Amino acid sequence: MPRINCATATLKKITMMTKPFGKAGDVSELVSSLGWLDDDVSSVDGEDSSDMRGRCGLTTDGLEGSTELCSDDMEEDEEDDQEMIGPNGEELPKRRGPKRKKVPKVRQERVRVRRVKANARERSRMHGLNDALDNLRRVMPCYSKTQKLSKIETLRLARNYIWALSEVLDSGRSPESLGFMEMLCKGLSQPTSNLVAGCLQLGATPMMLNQMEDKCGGVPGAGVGGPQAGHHLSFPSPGLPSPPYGSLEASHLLHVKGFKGPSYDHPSSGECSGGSPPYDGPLTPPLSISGQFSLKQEPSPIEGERTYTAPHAGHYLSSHHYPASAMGGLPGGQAGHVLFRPPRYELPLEMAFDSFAPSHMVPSQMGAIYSE
DNA sequence: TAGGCCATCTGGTCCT
DNA sequence: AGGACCAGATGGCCTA
Repeated sequence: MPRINCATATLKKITMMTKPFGKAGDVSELVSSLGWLDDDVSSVDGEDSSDMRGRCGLTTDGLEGSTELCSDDMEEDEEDDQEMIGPNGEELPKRRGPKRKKVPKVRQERVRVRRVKANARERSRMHGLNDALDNLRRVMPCYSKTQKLSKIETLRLARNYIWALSEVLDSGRSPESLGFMEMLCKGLSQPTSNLVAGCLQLGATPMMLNQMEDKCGGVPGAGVGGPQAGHHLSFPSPGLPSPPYGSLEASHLLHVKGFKGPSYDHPSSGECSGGSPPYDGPLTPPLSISGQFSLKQEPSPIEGERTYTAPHAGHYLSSHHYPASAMGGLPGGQAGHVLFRPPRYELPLEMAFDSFAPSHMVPSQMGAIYSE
């Protein structure tokens, strides 16, 4: 047992030493290159590998491989042939049950190599997942490099965004309405709700809108207005955090073109939901794709990504490049335009969703509704 | 210091 | 046998 303590201490040292340079993978390489560690660790009989990992405070492929060795026949078989000695020197009964099969070293090595490779694949898989999530973040109505949305909040916001856009298209409701904001914020945590609210307001600056018009050929002056016109930062809601937080880049503002700036004269502005309601259930309404897609593929500045252009000025989804990865790959359609048509709900939204908080409702009450 | 978020390792399951 | 996917466990980092 002293030996494992020694190994544990050494591993912790390695962790400290290598911390500035990388993560566990780097440590594992170091450990593997050292080589001697396997011997130390494998001397412990019957150690569960996860226990060992926890106690060492380190996860390394090298160590993992070594623990497999220790749980196999390395020492166990020797003990089968001799009397077990307890901590006080007394004789312990022989281990019962079937004898463990001897595993040849070649196979142990193969298992270890397989595990190392599997770990690498898993890492890479998760990186791919995170990349996709980053792509999703970039097409969200608020994208901030400084305040990145968490994974779960990204997914929630994406769901809400699709839902809100769908509602805008289907009902003709204005995206500048408070309802649009509430849709976006439904089920989000308070910080994320504030972020979204702040982003939408930031986006209403003339500068932003000019950029937007340049990009999409919109009508000059259209969409500019509201109390924030001419101001870059103005946060009417006391609930909003201080900058810096999410900024709405012009490209993202395009998602809500027609959003004429804050018309949030409502007390609940920027506080769409109170707290972080456990709103994680399945989408309330069943979704059905209406199938009204038409798309034009253009060369994208981003390699490997298709771009999609929305049809006409004044459309809420004005011309903008949507990375295909974030769109999930739209089915083909007519040449010339892309109408990004979000899924349509089979039920009227008013019926399908538990109704939004009435305009007179205070945020805390809204939070109560959303948490249902 | 507790809690949230995250990266990583790991073993299990399913599929090819 | 090996790869993909998944969920649980663990520890690190950050923030309120």
